[in-house]
Amino acid sequence: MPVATPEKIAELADRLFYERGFATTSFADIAGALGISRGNFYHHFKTKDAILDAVMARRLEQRKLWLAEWAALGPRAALHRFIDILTVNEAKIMAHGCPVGGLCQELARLNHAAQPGAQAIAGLFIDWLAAQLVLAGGREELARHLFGRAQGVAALANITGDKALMQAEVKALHLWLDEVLNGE
Amino acid sequence: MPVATPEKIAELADRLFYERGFATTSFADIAGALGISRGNFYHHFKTKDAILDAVMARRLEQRKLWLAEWAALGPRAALHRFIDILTVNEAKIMAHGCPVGGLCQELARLNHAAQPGAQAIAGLFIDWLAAQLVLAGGREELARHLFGRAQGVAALANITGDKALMQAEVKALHLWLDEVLNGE
DNA sequence: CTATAATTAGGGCGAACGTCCTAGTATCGT
DNA sequence: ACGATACTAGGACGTTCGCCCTAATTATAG
Repeated sequence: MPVATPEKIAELADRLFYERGFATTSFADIAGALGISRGNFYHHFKTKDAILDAVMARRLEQRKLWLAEWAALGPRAALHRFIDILTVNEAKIMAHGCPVGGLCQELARLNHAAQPGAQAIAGLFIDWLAAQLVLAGGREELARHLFGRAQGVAALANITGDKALMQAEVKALHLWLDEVLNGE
Repeated sequence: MPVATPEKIAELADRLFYERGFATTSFADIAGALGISRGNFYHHFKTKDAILDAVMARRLEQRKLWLAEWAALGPRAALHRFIDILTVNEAKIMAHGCPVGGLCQELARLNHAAQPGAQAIAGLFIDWLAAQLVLAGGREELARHLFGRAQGVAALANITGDKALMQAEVKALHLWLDEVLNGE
């Protein structure tokens, strides 16, 4: 008798949406992986879009926690810690890309109503980066650049599957950050 | 009586796969958009994967043509012209992302057999960039970095939908290229 | 202990999917 | 003119999709 709370369902859906994409993950996939029936599933989430909303809300809250933790390190270390998501999630990113950028891209292609929600998660990072940059004495406009660079490294890792390349790119990003923070 | 050559079909499938994704574009979508019947369709392509193969072969050849044209400008201008794909295809990239990176990511998520083919298109660009960089007096290792940067700009444009930001990022990439080519 | 609610399982709906097939209609070499 | 080949149309297949429903089972409250 498997326990299927909405949280458990959202947690698994989060993983599957990331690994296999939203459109190509079915009710049956999630229910099957959880060991519950589709009927049970339907009791907790009426529509697939409702699951997506729950997953996005979940991701948003999780990212907020991360950002708060990192901010406690002080702005400079926080910014470096952001870059290190790429290192920490190395294997996953090489296999499935960036969860934030990937969802944005997929929802854009689907013309999905939840697209703004996905963009909001990216916006959360960008705003946080801007705030940390200001605290660290840098220009806040660099936030979007830094975010884009990280997206690029993720894409590159996913495309080439080259671990050493990914590590080199991360290193280069750290160096770049130190440069712009130290003034030139 | 619509004319449906394999080339016409591949051309339209190319566009639809880019705009809406491979998995979420159906036989019926392509046939309907072309104004032909599914039976006719099947006569030219037995399976959906066969269409994907044709689309990827088409893209590969088209990109080879582009790269050859750009190479004729001389290495330095060629590298700048590569960066300007982002400008030339601005609207499309903001709406649907990078066709190369997007396909790679989708096929990776689907664990699709054609994944290496998509990666080969990216590899074509990277190898070409490496060759042009050497000709321009730069380090060939920068090729993958430059490609990744371009991927990042495309992702950023797709996520934020900010045209001015995209233009600024492109400008920054041009400046970076001039810097690394002029030595430091 | 019992009535009410929450949870579970699983069948079934209509639609759409990729694929296959057959039957007409051009096209073309001879 | 005719037989063969290419093309086109569209129906039908089995499956899976998201979604809905009912019937059991479990938990909860009075």
